[in-house]
Amino acid sequence: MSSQAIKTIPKRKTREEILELSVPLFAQRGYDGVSMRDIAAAVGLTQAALYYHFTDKDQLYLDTVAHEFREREAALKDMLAGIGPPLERLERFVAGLARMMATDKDFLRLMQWVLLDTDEARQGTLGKEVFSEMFVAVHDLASELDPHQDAHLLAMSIFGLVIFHFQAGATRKFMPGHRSRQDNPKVLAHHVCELLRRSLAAADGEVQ
Amino acid sequence: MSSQAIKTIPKRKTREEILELSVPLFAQRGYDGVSMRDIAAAVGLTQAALYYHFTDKDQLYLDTVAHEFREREAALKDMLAGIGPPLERLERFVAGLARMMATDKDFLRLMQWVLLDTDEARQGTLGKEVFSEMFVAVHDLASELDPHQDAHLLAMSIFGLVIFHFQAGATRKFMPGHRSRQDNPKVLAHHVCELLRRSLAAADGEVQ
DNA sequence: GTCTATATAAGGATAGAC
DNA sequence: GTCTATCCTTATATAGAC
Repeated sequence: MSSQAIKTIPKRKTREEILELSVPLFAQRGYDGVSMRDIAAAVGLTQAALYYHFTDKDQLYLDTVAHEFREREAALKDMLAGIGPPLERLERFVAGLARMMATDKDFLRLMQWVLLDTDEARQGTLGKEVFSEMFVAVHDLASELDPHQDAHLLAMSIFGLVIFHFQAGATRKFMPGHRSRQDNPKVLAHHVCELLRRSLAAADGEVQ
Repeated sequence: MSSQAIKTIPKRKTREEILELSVPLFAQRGYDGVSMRDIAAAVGLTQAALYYHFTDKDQLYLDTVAHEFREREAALKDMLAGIGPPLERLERFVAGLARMMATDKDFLRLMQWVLLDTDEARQGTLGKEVFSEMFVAVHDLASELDPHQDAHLLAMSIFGLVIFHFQAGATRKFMPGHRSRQDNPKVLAHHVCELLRRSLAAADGEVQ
C-alpha cells in the first residue's frame, strides 16, 4: 500500500451533518412535510449539493431515520443489559425508556412516522434493524417475568404502557385529571411498574 | 313562510360523499400525502369543484377527520354505557375498542395522524371534540376500578394497552414470538383484561 | 354546482461551471 | 464538493363560463 492511502480518510463530515440536521425536520413534519430545499437551508447548502451525498430524497430520509435510531441503540441496550432479578431489570428498562421518550422527542416522533409508513418493505427493514433487537430483549425479559404468559403480547404491552403516554403528548393536556406531575417520566415509570408488578405477582399466585 | 321553503332542502349529498371518500385517502397518506387532485379523482369531480364545498384543503382535512370521528362516536359510547360491575364494563370496553381498532383501520390511522399534528390549536380542538368524551368515561371507570390510583394515568394505560398493539401493526410481524392468533382482537382483549384484572385485584389486597 | 382555463408557487432532480 | 441555472412536474387556489 502506498503512503497515499493515509490521505484517503473518510471526509464524511458534511454527510453526517446533513443527517443530524435532517432528524428534527423529518421528526417534526414527516417525509412529505419536508422539502429538499428545507433541508438544504438548514444545513447551509444548496439543494443541488444534497444530491452529491444522497441519490434522492427517499434515501436521505431512510438514512436519516436509520441514523437517529442507531444513535439511541446503545442507550436502549444499556437499559436491558446487566443482571439482577427480572423485576429489577424491568424497572430499569421502564424508567430508561420513559426518560428517553420524554427527552428525545425527535426519536419518538420519527418512530411514529415509521409506524405510519405504508411501504411494508421499508417498515420491515426499519423495524427489523431498529426495534427487533430491543424487542427481543424485552421479549426475553417478559418470558422470565412470567413463563406462563404470551411473551410477545406481554412485551408489546410493556412498550405500549410507556410509549402511548408520550404519543398522546399534547392531547393529554386537554383531558380530565391531567396534572403536570404526570409529565414527569419518573412518575409515569412508577405508575407503569406498579401496575405490572401487581399483575405479575397476582399471576404468580394464581398458578399453583 | 312561503311554500318555496319546502324546496330549500339541504342538498348536502356531494359534500358528504367527498368527506366519506376523503377518509381512506387521508388515513392512508396523511395531510401532506394527499392532493386535492387525488380527492377530486376519487369523488369523480374536478379539483375546482371541491372549492365550492370547502374553502381550502385545510378545512376539508379537518372536516374529514371530524366526520370520521363522529361516525365512531356512537359505537364508542355504547361500549362504555350500561350498568354492571366496573370490571365487567372494563371488559366490554376493552373488547369493543380492540374490535374497532382491528376493523376500522382508517379510524386508527387518522388518530395517529392527529397525534402527530404539530398545530396545538388543531390538536386541542380535535382532541377535545373527539377523545375527550370517551376519555372522561374511561377516566371515571378507572377511578371506580381503583379509587386509590391516579385515574388519569390508569385511563391512559388502558388506552395504550389496547391501541399500541394495533399501532405496531405491520411491524409486529417482524418481531419474535409473533403468531397470527395475536392479531385476533379477542385474543388481545383477553390478554389486556387479564393483565388489568390481576393488577387491580392485587392493588385491592394491598390497601388495608 | 360543476366545468375549463389559468395564475402562481413549490416540489424533485439534473447539467455543467468552478 | 458545492455552486448557479434550469427543467419539468405537481400543488393550491381563483376567475369566469355554463
